[in-house]
Amino acid sequence: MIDKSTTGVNDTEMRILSAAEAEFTNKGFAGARTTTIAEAAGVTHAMLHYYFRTKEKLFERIVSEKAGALKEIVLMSMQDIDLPFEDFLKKLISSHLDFVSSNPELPRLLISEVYTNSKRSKFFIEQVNNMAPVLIAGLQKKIDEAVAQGSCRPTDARTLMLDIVSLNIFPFIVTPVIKQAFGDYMNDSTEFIERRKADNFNAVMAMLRP
Amino acid sequence: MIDKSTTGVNDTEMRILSAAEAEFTNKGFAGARTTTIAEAAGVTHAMLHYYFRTKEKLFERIVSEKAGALKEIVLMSMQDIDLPFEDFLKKLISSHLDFVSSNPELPRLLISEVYTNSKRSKFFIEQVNNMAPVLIAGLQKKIDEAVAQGSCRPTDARTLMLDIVSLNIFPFIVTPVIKQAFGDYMNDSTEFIERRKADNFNAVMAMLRP
DNA sequence: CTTTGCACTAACAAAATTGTTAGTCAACTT
DNA sequence: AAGTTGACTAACAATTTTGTTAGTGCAAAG
Repeated sequence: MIDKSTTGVNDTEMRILSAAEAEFTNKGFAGARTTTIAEAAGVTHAMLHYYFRTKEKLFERIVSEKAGALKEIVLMSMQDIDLPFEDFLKKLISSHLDFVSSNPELPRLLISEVYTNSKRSKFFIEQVNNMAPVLIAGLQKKIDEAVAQGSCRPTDARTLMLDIVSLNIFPFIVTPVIKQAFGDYMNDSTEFIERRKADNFNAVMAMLRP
Repeated sequence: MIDKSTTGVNDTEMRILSAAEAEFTNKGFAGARTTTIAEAAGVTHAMLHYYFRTKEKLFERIVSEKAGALKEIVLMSMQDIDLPFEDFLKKLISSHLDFVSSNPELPRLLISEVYTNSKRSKFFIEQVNNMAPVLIAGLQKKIDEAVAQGSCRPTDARTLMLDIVSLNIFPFIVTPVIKQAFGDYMNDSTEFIERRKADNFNAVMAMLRP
């Protein structure tokens, strides 16, 4: 995510950033403590302010980095837009689920923060607002083509997108609840992710069947 | 939710409770301020401590009330267990979605708090742990019967439940994002809820089709 | 009429938390 | 060698926030 060699970010700054990411994702903005972040990073509390001025700026920095990563994977997906509809959907679901599973706490963090103070998450919101129309337009075009061929039931692309995102993200949001309530259902996480990819793809295809 | 006439809770206590519910759901436990709650309730800050001792106890009180409400609707649903599978699912999805839509901020609150400090949400976790096995066992039995009749594809009840809950809850978790990114998709909220009920039921039936 | 108990207030105490500042130290420049 | 710069520290200041406490007023009980 953060790469020293290319960004000129030094070691101290790096360590603060990763400690901050962990602290913010674990406790949210309000619950996070700058002193705890500094401790975890193994630097003085003053260093955090020296590099990032305020807690808020530090938070924004992390949100903006994550937003960039999300944008990247969505743009990548759009490159496959000319594949057959099924293949496109399969890739879309799979790469989105990969992103979510490698940032499993990110949705939870953003969900909390977007509600309590959307200014703090503005970089993420901007990113979503930029991408959503493009994605939806592309998706709707593919759907309409498939409908014309009689291979798909008429569907609002926004509903399809909401369904995909719901099925992909929600399990990671409630992982601890699942682990407690569902026994061994999520024990092997890589196996769970692959199973979920297949399940969600099949689910989506079933929904779209005419 | 909180009923003065039956619980013996007086007016001041009531007002603190509803102000607290709003404050906690808006800002989370860490972000909520007892002074703000007291102000919103129109009582002195000391009254809050007089009635609830600590911020934590006040929070637990609210979580426990919500957990009770959830338990109630799940138990209600289990009364329909002997209906035909399709009808049972339709009722289950519909009543769960009704509960979620009338407590739209609850999932977000619990999601944040269960992660940051599960002790604080213990009443809710207990409730889920009590209900889940019963619900899953009942659901699995219905599925297996339908499979035996050839009217359903073999399915893990936990997956079905996760799918239903994902499709029902997620849109409420990300409502502000949808409103921004999806234009008028959620403008009329009662219409959205009914549409979503039908969509999710159809989606689930499509997934289960052999 | 006095006492007891309850809801309540104002003021305060204690702790936590963010942010600042003056100054140190080492490396590099001129 | 002197000066400059940037990373860094220790101490502190300011504010916020939770929680306590001593005491007031009122209503019902004895």
